[in-house]
Amino acid sequence: MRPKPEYSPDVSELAQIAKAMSHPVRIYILKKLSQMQSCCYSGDLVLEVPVGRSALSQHLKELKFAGLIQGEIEPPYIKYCINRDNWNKAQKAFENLFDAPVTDLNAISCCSI
Amino acid sequence: MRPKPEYSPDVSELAQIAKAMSHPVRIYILKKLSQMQSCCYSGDLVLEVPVGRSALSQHLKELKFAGLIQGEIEPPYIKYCINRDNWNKAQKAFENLFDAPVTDLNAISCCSI
DNA sequence: TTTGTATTTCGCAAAATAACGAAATGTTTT
DNA sequence: AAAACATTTCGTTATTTTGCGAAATACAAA
Repeated sequence: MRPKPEYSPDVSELAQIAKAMSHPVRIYILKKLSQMQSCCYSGDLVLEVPVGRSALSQHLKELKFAGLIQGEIEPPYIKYCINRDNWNKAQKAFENLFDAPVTDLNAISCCSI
Repeated sequence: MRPKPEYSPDVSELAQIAKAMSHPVRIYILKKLSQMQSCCYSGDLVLEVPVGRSALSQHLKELKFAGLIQGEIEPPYIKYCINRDNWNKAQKAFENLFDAPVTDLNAISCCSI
């Protein structure tokens, strides 16, 4: 049996966020919502995106599940907004990946050159 | 037939990058490689990750296809490194999403409150 | 040339994702 | 209460993803 290392929490978390962002419809939604002070209705979104209402609903559900957006009932509509707290956390998670300081310490044990 | 809007290139691009990053093994690899000046062997990586060699190879292939890493033959090994050019582009793409200025212009036509 | 080492590709099975239309839910208006 | 509207859930189908072990490939050493 292979050792089976586990993923560290930050690795899993970032992968999960990336997964939520891994579809053009969902990126479109995030882009749109993040650029607006206020929020957006599913019925408006469906006109701008090449999927039907039920598929759009699924995408919204996924984004909600990932914590990146939140929906509030505003009869007779449902209003979707960026979840700013988690949005900022997601931003930091990516920054942490991309801005990580380059260290050569591990290179000794694992790398060539 | 519904109008079928297309995705703008930047939306598709970002979704594709996110997709390449949507698995913990691939995040692990990117994290590791990005923190090292030099590179890493598949054979070293396989010890740190809970998948077999063939699955790891697939993940590396996906990251390579997405342009985030590159492999160079260094007999008898293959050495993987971050593709710094595309890595920086990916970083900018995320920054562009997360740092987008909030504008209320569209809000008038699409939003409540 | 044969053997050994490192890695990838192939063939397959299981699971997850994506999309659709129909039906269901919940709310408001008539 | 019934009709209308916005949205979600359900049931289904097609496609993609993930992972494995076995086989193939590529190269170096013996």
